[in-house]
Amino acid sequence: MRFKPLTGFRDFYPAEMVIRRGIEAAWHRAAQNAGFEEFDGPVLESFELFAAKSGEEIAGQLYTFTDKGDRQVAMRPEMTPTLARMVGARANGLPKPIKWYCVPQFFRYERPQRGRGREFYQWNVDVIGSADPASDAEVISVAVDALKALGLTADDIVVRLNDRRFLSRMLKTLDVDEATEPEVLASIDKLERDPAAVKKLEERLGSKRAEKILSWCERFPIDEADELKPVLEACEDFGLGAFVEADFRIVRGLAYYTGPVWEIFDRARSLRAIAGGGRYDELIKSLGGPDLPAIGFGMGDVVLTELLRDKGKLPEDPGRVDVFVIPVGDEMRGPARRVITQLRARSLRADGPNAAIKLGKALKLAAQSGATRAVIVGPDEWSNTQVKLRDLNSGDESVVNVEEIERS
RNA sequence: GUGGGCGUAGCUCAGUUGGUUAGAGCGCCGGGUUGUGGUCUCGGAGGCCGGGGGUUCGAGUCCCCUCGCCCACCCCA
Repeated sequence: MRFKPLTGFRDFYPAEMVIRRGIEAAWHRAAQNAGFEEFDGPVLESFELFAAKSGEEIAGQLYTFTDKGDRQVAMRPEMTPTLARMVGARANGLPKPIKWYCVPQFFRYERPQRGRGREFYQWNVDVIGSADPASDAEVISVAVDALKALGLTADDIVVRLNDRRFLSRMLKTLDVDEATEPEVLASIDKLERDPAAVKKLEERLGSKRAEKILSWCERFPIDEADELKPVLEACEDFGLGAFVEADFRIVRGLAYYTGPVWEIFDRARSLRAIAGGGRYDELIKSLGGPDLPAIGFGMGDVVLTELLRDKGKLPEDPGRVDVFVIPVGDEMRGPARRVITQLRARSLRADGPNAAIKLGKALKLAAQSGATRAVIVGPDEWSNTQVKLRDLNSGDESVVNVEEIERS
């Protein structure tokens, strides 16, 4: 074959599509269960919309081109600017808090590796217009709900929670000034991956202060963390006690977070973060929207699929059809088509061979189709306007009217 | 952008010190006679051995270049 998908882009054959849809179904269900409404926006936006928020580094990872109207456009790499734009346009008319979610496809020109391509689907859940810590906990619970629905437990995953205000305040107690704070935060963020991060902290702050920070990372100073308490409390109420752990190493980039921040990891830490989010009270205004507090998270399909595969918990194939309808002899092919039509009209997934084949062969196809039952349309039964219903697992057969065939 | 690993059938891989017509398993297609499948059995299709150049009587195998893929770093909205 001459053509392959572009680097970092994926073909979804039916087997992969089953997985993706299974994950997406869990996302939709969890969000809707918590009263979130689905929205979406354009895949293509003006380049400036994204450039405004992001630095140069990020602009370099944008898929951009000039369209035929000479406009600089970009494929969306994230949802927040679009969300801010949409909320901004109707802010006065929307009841608060705004609880919205979406499952958009994103595009980022990056070097592909395990858990990361150049295109992916990401579940985004946001609450706009609530400053209450209960809302922070609620979005965490929505994220965990979806993962639980996919079969993951507190033995598999952990929500690591921190707070940007707490981080800043603790660093101030060490006399870390505002200018050096970003650097220090970046080092804390890297402590787990980069052995050099410790050294960097020591060089920047001296071994005494660095040690203090490392001790907080080792054992979270929960007694001093007033900023986190309301969120942790609400998490308990949402039944997240086994999932959530305060963790001083969670920083979440350097961007725009203003309060609680959190990431979900697999307990074994064999993968990058499954999800991440936090509070960003200033961002919407800075993007030209209304001055509303906001929180949200993103959960991508790529890492999650890897984890589910590792755990043997990939969504199961529901099969192509419910029943497979088989004519016995050529003269029964017409009646078989009518049976199929009746079944489909009643929303049973039904299929049959559109070819003259023998019964044995047709049953082989039935087994392959994923159907749990076969309907055999033979002259003997059809003369009484009946058919034979065969359970393909047990082999049990019974003669029934077509109307009696139910969804199993 | 930096570093490492790997390219043989749709998939997972074998292929001897360089030696005839490049193999296996799975998958796919077809047979194994009458209205009963999955197992089994027999057969079949499917390869520019990633591409180009070189060494050699002879290259999947050795050398060089190139392309592609994977992994880690960077970054992670």
